[in-house]
Amino acid sequence: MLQQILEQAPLKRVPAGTQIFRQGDQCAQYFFVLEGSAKVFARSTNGKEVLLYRIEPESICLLTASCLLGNKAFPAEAIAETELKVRVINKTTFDLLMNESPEFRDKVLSGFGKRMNDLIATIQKLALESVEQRLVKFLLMQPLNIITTTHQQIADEIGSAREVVSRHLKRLEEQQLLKLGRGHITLTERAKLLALT
Amino acid sequence: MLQQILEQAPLKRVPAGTQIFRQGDQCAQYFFVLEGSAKVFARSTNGKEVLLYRIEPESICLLTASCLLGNKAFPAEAIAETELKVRVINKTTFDLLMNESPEFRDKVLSGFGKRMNDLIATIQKLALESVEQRLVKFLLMQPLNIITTTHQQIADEIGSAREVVSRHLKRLEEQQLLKLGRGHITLTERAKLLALT
DNA sequence: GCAAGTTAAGTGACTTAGTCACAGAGCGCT
DNA sequence: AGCGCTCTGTGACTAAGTCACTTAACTTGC
Repeated sequence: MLQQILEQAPLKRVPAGTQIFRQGDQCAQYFFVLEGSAKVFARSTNGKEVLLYRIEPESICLLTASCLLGNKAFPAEAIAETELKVRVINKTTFDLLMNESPEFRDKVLSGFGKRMNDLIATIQKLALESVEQRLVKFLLMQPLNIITTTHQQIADEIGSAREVVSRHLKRLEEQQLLKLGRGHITLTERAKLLALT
Repeated sequence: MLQQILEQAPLKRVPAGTQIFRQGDQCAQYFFVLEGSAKVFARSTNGKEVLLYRIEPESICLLTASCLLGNKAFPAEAIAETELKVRVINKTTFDLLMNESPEFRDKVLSGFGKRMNDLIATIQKLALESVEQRLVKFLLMQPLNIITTTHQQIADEIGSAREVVSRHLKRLEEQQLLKLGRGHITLTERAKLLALT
């Protein structure tokens, strides 16, 4: 049944870069992400932003769910990072599914659990780890040794500032742990980097 | 039905100061808090801790729920701040309630929503607000103008260090916005403090 | 093919926060 | 009064973030 209803729900494509939610928005529908990824972040009054978590495929947007359930405004912003394929589910259908499908219920609840863990992990990283540790972990998370990204993107990702990331990277380069280039970083000594975390 | 089952669940008293969960614990039951409050926090390897949120009465411990649902280890620590009165609910009962009681389901889901909002608020505070702002907000949140607390307690609460709090407080005292004493702070100019946030 | 514009990265000077190691101060107790 | 405990103050240092600006590297548009 879950499958059937989901397949009937309207399919929508969202182009990359679309702002899906703004702080304070009221949510009208639930989204079930089939493909693509979106990032959810908070922004301060002076424009600084902090990444809260990502929405990955096969997960319903829980923040939407929570804000609809509690009739609260969306407490953050969301932007599509790649093109998204989503099923749009209205409140009636959502309530129906919650009441009738234990499978859907499990999905929603485990999704909530995952989000909570993500958020807690984010807090732990921000509050308890040094920038260098976060930076090195980010680098080691990348599958390839040649990483195509800018310092600004890394800074956004790990919750720091571009200049700070640049300086740390330069220090790592001086220690011969990696090589820097415009728009890319080459890891040469993953093992030694790992020792820094 | 919700009411009846809850009333049948064993009642347990937990003395103040009890460590309810340790990082990595497996949870075996759900707790429904009737009275008291507990704080949930994360701890780094070097002992530094950061407050995630509080569990208040009438809310089920969602982190317990999420870790049981996903069969994951508890990602943080929890300590009873005051004596707690809790109903202990085992997994079978929890599943039954989730399946049969829309009321219970709503409670759990809105609880999840609230927690998510708490966590997001925590992240925003940590990442986007200065210590002074957090400190002043904390002071203004207190109902009485004479606040009985130590600098260490404030630091723990707002996620900073004792010395930093002491220095900020001294500066505020120099600006005649409050008076300091051993173990207590007297607010004399709430309006002016408000202007600093 | 090269000059102009754009984006990425580097840098110095400064502020804010956090850490460490103590030195005092206030208070309760005998 | 003297002792010991906890709370607070302080200087010196390091880490991180901010600001303003420079330099370097790609891009594109004749």
